[in-house]
Amino acid sequence: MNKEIEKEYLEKAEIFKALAHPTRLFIIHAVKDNKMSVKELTELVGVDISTMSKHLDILKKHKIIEGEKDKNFIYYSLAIPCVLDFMSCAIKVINKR
Amino acid sequence: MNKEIEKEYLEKAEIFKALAHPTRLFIIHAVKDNKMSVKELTELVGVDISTMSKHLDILKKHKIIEGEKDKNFIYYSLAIPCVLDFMSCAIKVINKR
DNA sequence: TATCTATTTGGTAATTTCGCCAAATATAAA
DNA sequence: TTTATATTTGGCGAAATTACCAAATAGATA
Repeated sequence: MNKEIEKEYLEKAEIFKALAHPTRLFIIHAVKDNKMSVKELTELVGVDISTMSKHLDILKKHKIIEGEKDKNFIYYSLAIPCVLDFMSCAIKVINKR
Repeated sequence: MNKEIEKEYLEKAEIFKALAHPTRLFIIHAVKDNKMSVKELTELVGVDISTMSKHLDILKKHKIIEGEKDKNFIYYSLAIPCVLDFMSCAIKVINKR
């Protein structure tokens, strides 16, 4: 695998890594139709707020979600809906057998 | 997040974890139209064959690829084509901006 | 049977990821 | 300005991931 190809797959893998955590997948579902703040998500998941902040940062850095500031709050929403399509497809195919 | 929901997202995250490595993404592209053996893939990637074997095992365990035995060889092929659709969609959305 | 060849398994060191705590920022409200 | 609330950052220990080497297995061929 040459450097160029290697870099291409490294970048793609970054996206999957960003998605490869239960809390982050929960976030994606939670914000798919409602915008939600860090605090709200923290309470839903039941984790330290600093932990939640870091998960959100990972998703935001990869442009999987986007945040919008309003007063003291930052409201997050889903930027890549096709993640949801893939999840339902994958689950379907994998469980069929 | 209650136990049931937690378990659901844990399982989904497992799929993304299985995909979250450049070599494993390379494998997926390599076997999408040609069946390939462990040795062939090893040479393409340039990694130790035991490393390749373990990557293939991870993908196989999650039913993302499937292996078919022929003589001494095991030929792998892609079991979930929708991974490819997701990748092109995600890249497109993420790079547009 | 003995000998290749392909693949897997076990072990280990290096690196990365994760979650909490404590402290720092940022902004709003009193 | 002081106080309160929301979010982020730094740091640390625990757990998970990864790549290689060496050895084991499995099966084909001579």
